[in-house]
Amino acid sequence: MAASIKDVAREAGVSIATVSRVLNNINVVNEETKKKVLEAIDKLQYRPNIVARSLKTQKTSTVGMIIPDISSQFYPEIVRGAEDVANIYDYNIMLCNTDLDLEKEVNYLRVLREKMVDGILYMSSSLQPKILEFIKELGIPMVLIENTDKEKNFPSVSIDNEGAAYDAVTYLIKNGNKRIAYIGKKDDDNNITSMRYVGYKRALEENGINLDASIVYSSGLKVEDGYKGMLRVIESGNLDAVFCGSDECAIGAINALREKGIKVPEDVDVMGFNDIYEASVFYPKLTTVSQPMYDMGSVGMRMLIKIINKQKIEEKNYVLPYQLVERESCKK
Amino acid sequence: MAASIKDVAREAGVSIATVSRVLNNINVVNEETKKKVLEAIDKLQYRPNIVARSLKTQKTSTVGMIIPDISSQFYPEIVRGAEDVANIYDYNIMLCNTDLDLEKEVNYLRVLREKMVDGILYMSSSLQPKILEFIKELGIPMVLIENTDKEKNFPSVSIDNEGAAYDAVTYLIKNGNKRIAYIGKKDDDNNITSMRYVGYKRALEENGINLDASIVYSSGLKVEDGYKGMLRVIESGNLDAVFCGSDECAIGAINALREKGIKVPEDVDVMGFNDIYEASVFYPKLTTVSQPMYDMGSVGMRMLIKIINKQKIEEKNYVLPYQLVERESCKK
DNA sequence: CTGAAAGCGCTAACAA
DNA sequence: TTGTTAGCGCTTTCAG
Repeated sequence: MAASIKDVAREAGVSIATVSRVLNNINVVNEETKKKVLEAIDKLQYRPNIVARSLKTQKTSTVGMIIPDISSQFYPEIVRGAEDVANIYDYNIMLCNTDLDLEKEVNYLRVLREKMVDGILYMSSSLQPKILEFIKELGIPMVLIENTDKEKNFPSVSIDNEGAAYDAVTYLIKNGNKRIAYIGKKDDDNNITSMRYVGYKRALEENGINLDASIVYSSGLKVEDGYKGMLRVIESGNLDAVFCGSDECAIGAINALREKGIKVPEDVDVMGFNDIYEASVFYPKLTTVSQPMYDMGSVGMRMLIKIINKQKIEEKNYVLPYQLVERESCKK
Repeated sequence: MAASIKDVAREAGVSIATVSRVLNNINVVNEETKKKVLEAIDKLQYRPNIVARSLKTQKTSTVGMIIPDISSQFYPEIVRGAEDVANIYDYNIMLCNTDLDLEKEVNYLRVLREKMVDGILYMSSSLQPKILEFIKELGIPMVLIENTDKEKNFPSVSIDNEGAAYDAVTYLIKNGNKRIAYIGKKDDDNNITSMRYVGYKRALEENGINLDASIVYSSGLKVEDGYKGMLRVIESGNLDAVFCGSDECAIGAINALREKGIKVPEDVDVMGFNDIYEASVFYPKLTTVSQPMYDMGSVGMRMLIKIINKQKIEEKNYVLPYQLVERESCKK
């Protein structure tokens, strides 16, 4: 067993209270004794046991991150952003993959409480009211990333998905496109990405373009969804452009178009969403709406830590700026 | 404060020991009393405090994962594989991003010990002897993923990088290619990816092809490394194929070739390594060596958990199978 | 400035 | 079958 505070106390010839004091930089411990303690610590290679400390202080300096799937393309960078600021404040991260599965989420939430995490960063494109209720009961500080609850009960950091989609589609229209397809989520009230459809609709409306349901494909957000959706949409005749609910979708869509001998962007413009890593590396490079993933993670974590430490937060619901990044999948 | 074991004991009219027994399914607690306890637990919504338990049992049911960077394309799936099996055995994961920075690694290792993790999954393409030494001193069960220490002191799970590279280059040669460039790491003894260069060399040799240093580019493994390397290598005249140390490299290389009006695979074959997600989605889809990322994570975690629980492991150094996946970036 | 002692919530002898 | 009790390693009053 590693050395404990007792061993250090014995070695230094002081009480454990004194050792604890130097450990925590409390009061003005006499320089002499402090030195003795430090020497003992050094000699014994002592390191405090944080579990014991946590039991006493009721703080673990660890926060849970609940995410749908780390192996998707969207979340790793958020996690990274969060970890980087956690690291600054000496917090650690416990990672929980839920696959958006309610049961898993509840389970993890329970475990996180049992393990006494100080706070939770909760990511879910699809917020179930039940979960929110459950979290509230848990009484653990939490901030939502990527999404916001309708009642704005919880602190959050996200972007304006509706506005971003609106801007993106407006861009497409300004580019001379009229017949613009939509491939992505819609009409799922719990799912934030459905807001992109709302933005799409509004852009069309405000520009006097009639929505044609035959070129709207309601789907998931993966590559194969984009692929399938595109194939389906093509059947409804010629197109000027496609607005996709995600970059993965856009990639799938472009692959489908390519198979059909349709060129991007020469024949049709394709717009993605999120600006995941592939977007800048795919051929053609995706024109897309950039979500500040890293920043969402880092400001989310910063906010959470403030809440944990009962500091005031400047804003409860951060809406981070998005950016339309023009690359190669749309004509300029 | 949430209910503690005391509250439950009081509510059920038994001792805390009894409560603890039903909690841990120990002995044959009388059915009657068990029922009473269970009711009390239910009524008070009691959940055990795992931190307290950990202090007593010296086990936390959490393991640390030390990885270079979760936001790179390689690690998320490993983490996912690890998490999935951790979940089965009721372990949680503490995530640590090190950027391959020695100081950060040491720091995290320390914290992990202070937080009493039961084990560590350590990933690093570049194993520093110092770190290994440090870990040994820590005395925490650890398994290496993606890499192996030369002395085979630590349990590990990886693939045969040299053999895989050999196979890949041999494939290129069988395909009729003679002038085959290499873009990737070489001569870094600590870095496992350097072994790909060794395999490259051997394949050339065994097929009677002279190694031409002017088409070997020693570099990092990122997209821009591949891009730069390709540009450089092209200057040395015509090429039949390029073997890249990573898929990112290959993507960068292909982008460079495309800019020069050189077609892949019509004019030159490009082979990647790893089979990250982009490989199957990029245009052209990458022919590459597939590392079983998810499996490396899951068998690594399974092995670690066995070690933690003092069970025998069948094999100390797992060498998982790789696979050459033929797609579009090489002629067939 | 320092020490004694209580206690965080739990497990595990040991007794009964 | 159940209860009592001694810690796990630390922080934090409260005295001195």
